[in-house]
Amino acid sequence: MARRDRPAIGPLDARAQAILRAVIEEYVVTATPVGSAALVERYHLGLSSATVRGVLADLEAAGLLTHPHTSAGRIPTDRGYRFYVESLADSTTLPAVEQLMIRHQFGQVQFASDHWFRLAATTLASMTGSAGLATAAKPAAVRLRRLDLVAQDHLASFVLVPLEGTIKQGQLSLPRRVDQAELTRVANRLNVELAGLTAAAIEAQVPAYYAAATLPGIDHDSAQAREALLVGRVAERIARTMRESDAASIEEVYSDGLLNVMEAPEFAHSEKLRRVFTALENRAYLGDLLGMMTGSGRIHVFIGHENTPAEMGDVSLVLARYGRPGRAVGVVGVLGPTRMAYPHAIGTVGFVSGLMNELVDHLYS
Amino acid sequence: MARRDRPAIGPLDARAQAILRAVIEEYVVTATPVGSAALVERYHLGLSSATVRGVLADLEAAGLLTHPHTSAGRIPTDRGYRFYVESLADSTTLPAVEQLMIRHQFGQVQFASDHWFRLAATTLASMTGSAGLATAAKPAAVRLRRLDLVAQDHLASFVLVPLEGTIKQGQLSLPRRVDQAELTRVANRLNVELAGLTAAAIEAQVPAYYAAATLPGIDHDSAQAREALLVGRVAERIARTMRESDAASIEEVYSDGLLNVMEAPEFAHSEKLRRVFTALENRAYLGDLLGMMTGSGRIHVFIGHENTPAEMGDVSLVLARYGRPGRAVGVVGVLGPTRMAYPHAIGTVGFVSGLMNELVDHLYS
DNA sequence: GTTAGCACTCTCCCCATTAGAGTGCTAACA
DNA sequence: TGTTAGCACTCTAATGGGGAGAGTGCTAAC
Repeated sequence: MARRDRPAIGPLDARAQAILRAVIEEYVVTATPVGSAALVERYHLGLSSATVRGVLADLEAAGLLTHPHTSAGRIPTDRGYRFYVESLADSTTLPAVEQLMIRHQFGQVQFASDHWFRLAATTLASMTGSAGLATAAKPAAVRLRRLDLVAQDHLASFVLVPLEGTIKQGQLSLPRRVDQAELTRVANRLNVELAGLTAAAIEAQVPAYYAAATLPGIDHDSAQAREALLVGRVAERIARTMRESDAASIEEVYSDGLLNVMEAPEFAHSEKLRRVFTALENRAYLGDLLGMMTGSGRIHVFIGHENTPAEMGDVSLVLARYGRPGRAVGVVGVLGPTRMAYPHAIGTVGFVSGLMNELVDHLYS
Repeated sequence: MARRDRPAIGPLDARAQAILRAVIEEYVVTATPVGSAALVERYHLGLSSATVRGVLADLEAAGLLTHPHTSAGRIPTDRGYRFYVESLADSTTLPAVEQLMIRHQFGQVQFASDHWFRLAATTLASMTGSAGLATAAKPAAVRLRRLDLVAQDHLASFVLVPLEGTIKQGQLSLPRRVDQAELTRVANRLNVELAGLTAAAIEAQVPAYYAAATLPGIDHDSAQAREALLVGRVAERIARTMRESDAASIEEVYSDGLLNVMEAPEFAHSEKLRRVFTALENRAYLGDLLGMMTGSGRIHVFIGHENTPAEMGDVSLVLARYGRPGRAVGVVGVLGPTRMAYPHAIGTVGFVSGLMNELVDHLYS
């Protein structure tokens, strides 16, 4: 019974670690509970199955493995995977061949378009066989590059091209019917006066525009006053749009390869997975995670029930932040069953996030 | 045996039609083969099950129903659904309540953004319980509204805002390193000279720009000549981008509610569905269908194996074109199992496509 | 500390049986 | 002549009872 006296959590001896690693790596491949016989057969442990059984019992007592039922082999617990990821996983640098493949794929697409983010999701999906996730790099504070206005009766639709990040479109209601010529004048003026400014800086300008429309010495019905009012209204509206964009931590989540995950045997009769998908559509969740993630290089692994929403209890996330804090950040990563090839996923995510860093540096330099 | 002598295809008497309709509507709800007893019980046919059995045998001989096996009830064939859709289906105008719900949803979102198309897909999905599909309205010939250029060494990234349709971004390589001030000059000039023009019209201008750079009397190294060359290069590139956009029949397919379809019992153990999804990602397919569809008001129904790709043999599409031919057209519709509530799907697609027509009229007026 | 041996437990698969659903046919009926 | 009741027949789906097999935990010997 000496074995059972070992502390539930604590330093595992090298042999136990080797066996834990073997169980996990076997289970990741076969998706069926791993027995002692299979281990001695496929991994040259230099031990008999009886000895291995003893160690397996220890690992189970330590909470790193479980038993679906008495006469089945062991499967890793979330804690088992956690231990594996933190201290047992092999080198997580991606083989050169795969690096090349990814670089090649990225080379095919043009810079400076949101295709990058879709491509990142697609690449991650195809390389890992799990679902790939990516968000666009969202700038910390949007700066205006150009504004374009089109008249529509007493409405105007606007296109707002920021210096970085994604284009915004919208509408604003005008205080009166305005023709295109006047709107173009307004847009030109604002393009000159507000270029490169952030939401806050534009907001600071707004009172001045309104003041110009209501100066004591000015006829409020004059064309000049009316146009000043219009300028103020437009400036206010685009500042609001930019402010809203700044407030959101994530603009859009691209995903690809959800079907890969669907195919995994543990989700064959998938009730659970549906809820995972809907949880994923909630951008707030990834946004929260983004807040928790530190360091551009670090890979964050969230295993099974470590994910706070219960729906995510059967899947793991391997995520990395990319970009420059304070400038623009986004998330890339993969989602898969907890039974996931973590080292490879970590390597792939790390490499792709590195590429995304390069991209951001390039675009925001 | 008199019954068997009836022509395989031909005018069905009213009773046979009523029974066919009953079988289909029952099967759509229950998803299990329909027997004669169930029919006399739930539909007041004023007949005995034995008589109904006779009629069912006729309908099967006519190819409108099948038999999974001897002792099971009947299920409709693709031809049965086709007959139903064409001559038996109840009124396909959407109930006022549902019309209101849809209008309400559409009222929530801003005009003039691509949210409309996503919204159409989402609405169709939620209203029909199938998957919703929508493509953006693609203009027949893009016209330039505004061009924006940003320098990046010897590259420039451009944003091309068309008068209608979706914004395009891209990059072009420059013949030399160009600073932002010069690029802005170029953009301003092109914005003045090319505003409102189509790809063809812009292409027509390009030779003139190049000619200006190589006029006999001009110093080829002069700033003026070099800038004219640049103008030509940029004009050429944006014309190409617009031309490519014109050539594509569909720019992007939004879909929503694919999970709805996944949940249908016929796809519980879904090998097939995966292939459907991948087939759907191929935009060319919807593009081909778009070409086949005529008339803005008409709803097109493609049932099971009527779809040319074999993968689509187990699903049906209910699609409508919307927009103005020659100006801008797109597709909306739903995808679901062949066992689909066709009248309701047709009504919903019809109503939504009507709304999309209004939208296009509004935007392109 | 390790190993061989062994009893034990549990799942999974196969098989036979059965209940039930639904048909097709026939003979009687209106 | 069309309709109906009755009935034999067929096939599926569900049920339950064995093995067979996998894998464990324990013990005694090395």
